[in-house]
Parts: sequence; C-alpha cells; structure tokens
Amino acid sequence: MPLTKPCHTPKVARNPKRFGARAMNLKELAQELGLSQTTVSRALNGYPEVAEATRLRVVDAARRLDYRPNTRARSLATGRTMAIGHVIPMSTKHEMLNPIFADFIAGAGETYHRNGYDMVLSVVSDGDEAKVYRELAAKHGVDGVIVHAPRTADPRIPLLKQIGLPFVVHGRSSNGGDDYSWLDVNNRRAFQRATEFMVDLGHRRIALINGIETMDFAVRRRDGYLRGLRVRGIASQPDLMTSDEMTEGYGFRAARALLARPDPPTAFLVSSIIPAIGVRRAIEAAGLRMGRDVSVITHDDDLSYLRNGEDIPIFTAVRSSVREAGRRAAEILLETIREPGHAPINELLEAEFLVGQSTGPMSEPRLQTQMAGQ
Amino acid sequence: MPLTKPCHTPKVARNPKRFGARAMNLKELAQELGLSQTTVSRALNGYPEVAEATRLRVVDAARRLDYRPNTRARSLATGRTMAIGHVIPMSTKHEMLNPIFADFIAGAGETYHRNGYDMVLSVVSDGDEAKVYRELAAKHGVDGVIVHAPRTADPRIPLLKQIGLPFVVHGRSSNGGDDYSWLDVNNRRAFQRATEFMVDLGHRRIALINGIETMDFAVRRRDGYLRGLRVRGIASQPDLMTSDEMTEGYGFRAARALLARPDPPTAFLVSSIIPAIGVRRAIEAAGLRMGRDVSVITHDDDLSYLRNGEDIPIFTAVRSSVREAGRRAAEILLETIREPGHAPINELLEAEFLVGQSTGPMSEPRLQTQMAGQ
DNA sequence: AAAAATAGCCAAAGCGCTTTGGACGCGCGC
DNA sequence: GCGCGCGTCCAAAGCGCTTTGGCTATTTTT
Repeated sequence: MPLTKPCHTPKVARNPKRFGARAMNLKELAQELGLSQTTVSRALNGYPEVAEATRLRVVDAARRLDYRPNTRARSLATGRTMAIGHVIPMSTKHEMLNPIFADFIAGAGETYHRNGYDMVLSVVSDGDEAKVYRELAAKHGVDGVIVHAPRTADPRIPLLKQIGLPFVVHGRSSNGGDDYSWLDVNNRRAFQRATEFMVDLGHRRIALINGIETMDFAVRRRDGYLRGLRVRGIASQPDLMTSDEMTEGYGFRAARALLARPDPPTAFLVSSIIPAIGVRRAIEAAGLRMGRDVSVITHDDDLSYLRNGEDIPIFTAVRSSVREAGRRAAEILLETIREPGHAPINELLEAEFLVGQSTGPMSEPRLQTQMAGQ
Repeated sequence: MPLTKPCHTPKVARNPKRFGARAMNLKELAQELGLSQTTVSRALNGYPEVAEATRLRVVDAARRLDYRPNTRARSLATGRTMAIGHVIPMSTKHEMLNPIFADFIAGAGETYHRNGYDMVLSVVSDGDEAKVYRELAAKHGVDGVIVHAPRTADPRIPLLKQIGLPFVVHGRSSNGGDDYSWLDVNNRRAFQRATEFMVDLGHRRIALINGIETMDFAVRRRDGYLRGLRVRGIASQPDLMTSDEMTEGYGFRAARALLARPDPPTAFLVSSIIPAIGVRRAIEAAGLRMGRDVSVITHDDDLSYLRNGEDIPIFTAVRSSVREAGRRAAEILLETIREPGHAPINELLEAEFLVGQSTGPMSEPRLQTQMAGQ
C-alpha cells in the first residue's frame, strides 16, 4: 500500500482542478485596482506601510468583489494553518462517543470562529490516537490540538511534547508533571463535597456509579468520594463502587443490582447525567421514589440537549459547563500558539453545587435494620 | 474592520513561521534518494511512469523517514483540499446543539478517514449558515459540504447550487425540486405506522410531541401521524399536537400539560428519545406507569450515548441509525465530488419498528368515560 | 537496419499567497 | 543644496507540492 493513498484513481481524470465558479484571487484583485499584489496583501492584512487612502480603496474593492484569500495558499506562505485539531476518541467497546464532546466542540468552536481559526475533527478508535496526532503534525494540518479524555498516564502528552505540536488537555493526566497546559474541573473537591452532603443528610450507604477508572477524571472523583467518606468517619465499601462506560443502561443495571442487595444503598453518586437517568429508572422500577426513598447526586456537564431541569434542577448536582470549558480551553490553546515560549497555563474550575429534587434526608430503612450513627 | 482579520498583530512577531521540529519535505526526500522531486512524487502517488523497483525504494524511504506530504501545498497544487465541511447549526433560542449531530459526525468521519479526507467543522447560530457556506467556498477551505437540519424551504440549497459547491443534504427540503443529493429517513411512513400501531392497540387520543415544525423532518412526521389517524378513521385534534425544540424539559412539560387535561391522551408519539425521557418523567410524576397506563412510541436515532435499552428496548420505537446515515451521506458526497457531472443521488432509508416496554393495549379509562370503538 | 514507440526519468512552471529587499519621491534639517 | 529619513509602493523570491513537456535510452516495429 502506498504511503499516500492514491484514492483518486489517476488514470481516469488526471487533472480535474477546481469546481464551479472560480473565486477571485489576489492577482486579479490587484490588477483591478492597478496595484501590486504586495500592496493589496498588506492593505488587507493591516500592515502599516500602505497609505490609508489606498487601504480604504483596497478594502472596499475586496468587499465589493467578494474577495477572500485562499486559505491553503496563505497557510503555505505563512507556515500557520489557522486550524486546530480535535481528535475525538471513540470507545471501541461500545462504539460510543463521549457525550460531552458535542458541547465542548460548540464552546471551542465559538472561540475559534472569533479568532479566524478553523476546527478539524477526527473521530478515532481509542488507542489509535497517537498515530493520528503524529500524522496531523507531519501533514501540517493544524497549528495545535486539544487532547480529549486523558487517561491516568496518558502517552499522548509526552508524544505531543516530543513532536512539538502545541496542545491543551481537557482534564489532566497524572504523568508528565504539570509542564503542559490543561484545564480541568476540580473533580475531587466536587465529589468530596457531594459525599459529605449525603452523609450530612444521614446517608451511610452511599454508592458510587463512576466512569471507567482508567480515565483520569474518574480516578479523581473516586478519590474525592473516598475522602469525603473518610472525613465524615464512614468506612468505604468496595462493593458499593462501580465503574463502567457512562451509558444510561449502565446506570440502570448498576443501580438495579445494588438496590437488590439485602442492604441496599440509600444514596447514589453518579458520574454523569446520562447514567443518572438510568439510576432513576432503576429506582422507579424498584417501586421507590427518587428524592424520598433514595437520594441521587450527579455530576452535570450542563449539556445543551440534556439540561438538568429548567427552573429547579431535577437532580441535585455538581455542575460545570463543558461548553464553557471548551471556550476556555480553546482560548488557552490560541494563547500558547501565539506565544510559543510561554509557560504552561493551568486552570482549575470549581463546580457549583446545586440542590435539586433528587436528594432528601435518609428515610426509614425499608427492609432491614440499620443503626444510624448520630 | 478589515476583510481578513489581522488578528495576529503584525507588529509583534512578524514572521514566527512553524513550530518545533520541522518535518521532512519532498525536496529532502528526493535528495536523499538521488532522484528528482517529480519521480518521487509520482512514485508515491501511484502514477505509472516510474519503474517498479524505484517505486519500492521511494516508498520504503518515505516510510522510514516518516515523510508525509504537506496537505496545504498539495491542495494548492491540485486544487482539491481533501476536506469536507460540516456547518452545525446551533439553536439561538436555547443555545442548543442538535443532539444527533455527534453520532452523524462519527459516522461521516469514518468514511472520510477511510478515503483520506479531513473534516472541518463550524458551529454556527442558525441563520448565519449561508454566510459561512459562502466563505467556505471562497476560501477554498473544503471540497464539499453536508447540509444539516434542512428547513422546509431551505435557502441553503439554491445557494449552494449557485455557488457550485458539491453538497449532500441530511434530510430533505421541499423546495428546489429533487435535483440535489439527499439522504433521508422515511419519516412519514415511520410515523404513520407508529400511529396505526397505537390505534390498533385501542388508543384513540394520541398525542404528538413533535420537533419544531419549520424543520422539514418534523413536517413529514406530522403528516405521517395525521395520515395514520385518517387511515384508521380517527379525527385529529390540534390540541393534542405540540411542537418545540426537542429537549427533555419540553417532553416533560408538554406531557404534564396534556396529562392534566380532563380528557388526557392515552398514548404519545415522540420525535426523539430525549423528549421521550421527559415524557416518561411526566407520566411517572402523574403517578401513572408507562406501558400500562400510558403508551409511548418514540423516534430513536440510535444515539451511541443514549441507547434505547440493551436487550429489549425501553421505548417502543421507530429506529434509524443516524450514525449509519452519516456514513452513507459522506459516501454520497465523496461520490459526487469524484464525478462532478453525475446525477443527484437520493436515498430514502426505512426505519425499523421495534416493540419495547412502553406500549400496551389501551387501559381502562382512569377518570372519565370513553366509548372505545371496537 | 532504420524508424517508431515506449519506458523511465528530470527541469521547470505553476498553484495563490506572504515577505524580503529594494526603488522612488518627498520633506526635513544642516 | 545635499543627504538623510520616511512614507508608499513594487518586483521577485519563496512556501512544498503536482504536472507539463521534454529528453535519453531501450525496446519494438517494419
């Protein structure tokens, strides 16, 4: 197999060139104006060595003739591509996309748009990401990338450092120190707080419905949960902690299994609103009522298509807008591209704690006895 | 304001050029091999006028030295950019993304990847799309675009025809005839079938929780619903039909309001699984049981992060994989790019009908009397 | 055996832009 | 009046690739 795919079978149409109505180019615009390409280019790009009067003429003509510089040519000349890459990992296990990615993209896209950058996306089975990054850099496809869904010791971080491609991580990765830029939610604190809240409501058996714990954020959330228990003097029970891909079905199955135990949990901490919906389904399927018989707190990424209620939240939640994270991550990336020598930028966002309808004081034990502490 | 944003303040760093370790280019590779650039280029691109032995040498060296042609340079020379644009509309009303878009992208991305294409994304407030398309074409950013979320008489279609940029519509638009390529689900038939199914279960008051009816697909679904009623001889009631952006909250509110009527519907047809989740919440909040007291059928896009149950479906549903649609739409687009003169390609997918746990025979009227027909 | 075709390679001309390194004319200070 | 600086502009050299149009051997045809 050749290195660069000759997918456009050469024999057939060897030189089809461009489509439809050709667009105006710099040369033509310059001719039209009776100026040199140099001057026109400079006028449009805001360089000082051109008279204000001519600049006005040029800008006006450009607008009138709907001239727009050819991105490819420009980036070939400048060396910058004015594009940012997002490599979206797709779980091979469930052929599933991370549900938060759409909103993250939307946020980042805003920033890019505002700064004249394009966004190029590749969806890649998790594991193949390294190859794609390498390619992206070698092909000169992008000026920088955002790293999604970092694992605990993610190999992409040293790789990108080595390649020399600017990047920002959405989340963190424990390896490689802090000498790279990242933006993360304070997952540990959020989950610690949620746990303590549950304990303070009287709950003692609190389940954790976590994401896959090779993911860095999931580890941090578990840490927070454990710390919360410890701080309140509650022993943790490994069999109250589950970990899997955050689907509705997972939330349902996990909660159903836990609720079927002789000593079911009275509270659930859930890693995302999607499994939380499944948890609620399981609670109701068991003939119980969320917020009364069983309490639930979820992490809420504030997804645009799955809002946690309107006026008052459905779920009590630790919320942190992933779209806002996208916006900020993109800004940080553009910043590091603008000033290559700059020190890494780290930003830790605090989640807000919203009390909704899904939590309430520990209710009377339904089946078996329990000696509530205080 | 200048036409092309001079966002990279020129005074500061006038010529930073590229980052980090430079990659190997064609010239260097040719020198390394003692061949001309011409020959090396041809060898790699599979042209016939190069000896098989030298081709092998070249390909081998390229792999060894990790050579990858600069996309920008290549596309400048060829006139094709090997990139496809997706302009994702974002509802200005709710700042909401279409929840299906992530999976569509994932499907399309697969096809692109396989064919050596990149995907460039812009998220745009609905209404501004035309401008973005125009820009994309003029900048030579992409070889073609996918049109998302077409409205009933969508201006983007004539616009793109005029510009001459190849495109494929995901969905259809009633205006502009059929002389453009599209790929759609047979929404009308799907909703007609679902409606008839409900009627056959004994339901007479069937509500439609539809999407926004400026969207082409929503109109078709309503048509199917009305036709289903008509075919079964049931009069339609306008006050049983609602239409709004497909959020969970909308499903909840609409269903709650309808269930509070003196003559509540006994069945719901819902336009997407997300509002369907809200409908279920409303049903349960009313102290009723979905599938027993109230039946629900939903359209199911088979979203990877919101599967409709695992083994047996939660909701009875008309299902059509939006990811598969993405794959096919992308293939069609690449096809039309490959053969510009080709006639438009239209593909109508049939949704499959899945019976789940959310439907059952019309149960005893709970509050008021009703003379069930047969 | 001479003429024609072919296989295999190369130099150089673009693609459309930015940027370097002047050129030209004007006003200013001395 | 001369030189210098400055404000405006331009010609031309890339950026890294593809593709045209040869050019030289080698093979095939007559």
